[in-house]
Amino acid sequence: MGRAPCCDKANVKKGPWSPEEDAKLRDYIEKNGTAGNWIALPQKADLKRCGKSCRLRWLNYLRPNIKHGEFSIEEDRIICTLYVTIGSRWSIIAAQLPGRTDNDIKNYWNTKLKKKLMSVIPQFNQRRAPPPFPDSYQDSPLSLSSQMLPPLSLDSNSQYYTCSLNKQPASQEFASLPQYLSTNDNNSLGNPNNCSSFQAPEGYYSPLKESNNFLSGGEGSCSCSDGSSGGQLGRAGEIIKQEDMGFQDYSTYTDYAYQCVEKTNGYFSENIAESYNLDDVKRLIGSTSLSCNGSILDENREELDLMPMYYF
DNA sequence: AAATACCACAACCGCAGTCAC
DNA sequence: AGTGACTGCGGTTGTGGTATT
Repeated sequence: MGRAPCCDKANVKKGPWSPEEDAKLRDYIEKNGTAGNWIALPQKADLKRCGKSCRLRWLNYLRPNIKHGEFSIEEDRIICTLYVTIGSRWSIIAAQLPGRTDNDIKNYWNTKLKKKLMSVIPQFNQRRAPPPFPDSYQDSPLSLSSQMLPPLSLDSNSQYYTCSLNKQPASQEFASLPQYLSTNDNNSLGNPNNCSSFQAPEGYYSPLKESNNFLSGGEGSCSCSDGSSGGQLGRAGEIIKQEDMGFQDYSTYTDYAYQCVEKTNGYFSENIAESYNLDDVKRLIGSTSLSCNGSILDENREELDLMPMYYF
């Protein structure tokens, strides 16, 4: 019954790969391919490694056209956009970034990008559930999330990421967002102190989970015990005051939207993300672009309201 | 100069879905 | 149809290099 055993775990080497092992694996695959059988490959290639380990090494490091090094601003934008929308589906995100592996992106997110975003998440202490979401969303997770989670974009002088939102609701669904998720008319691209903002009503904080759940993988709250909301963890635990950030309202919206999506479908990462297909993802990351004056254009090439978001 | 802390990246682990027997 | 290996994925841990004390 079943197949032959995977590998002799007692006789496989673990830990970092040596240059010799890399060379063996590369040579073997270049000459013979994987034949769709990673388990048998180590023996054929004279490697004392588990097939799983060989596969990982090839896919994440040895495979041709792998791109190492700094991520571009555009790559940041795509990662942020997709993460906010589909969660930690690294393989899907990697599919949109040629040359990048899911492991690469995951590491980049966990070690760098997440921290950048963490530095602008305000902490709130009063946390109540947001108003109930319209029933009409229940059946349409994709349209909901696409409408509600605006793609991130880079401002004209590349200093901060921005999040865009149509002045006029793009759809009936959007129009029925809670009223306090609205923009004002004083937004000014590139000026974090003079931006449109989303104001939560008194006593409300948008997330249902902790505010940093979105950015920290659900590791829990770090709210201030003294009831203040003035501090947040930055690099190496440094406390960054909101007033030092120059703005403070974006994440309220982001988290609200994120949580609304999550609530609407029960479990964001397990339900919504699965409803995406490749076209959805492409549409999502391609749904905004920069106009000649640096404004963000939507799919219909109409200028969108902007507000500063991530200020690095 | 040594010890410690921090960081980035590579690699491993465990799970779930798929597939071969 | 049932069993168990295989594959792919995401989360976590390990490791080596660098910075700081």
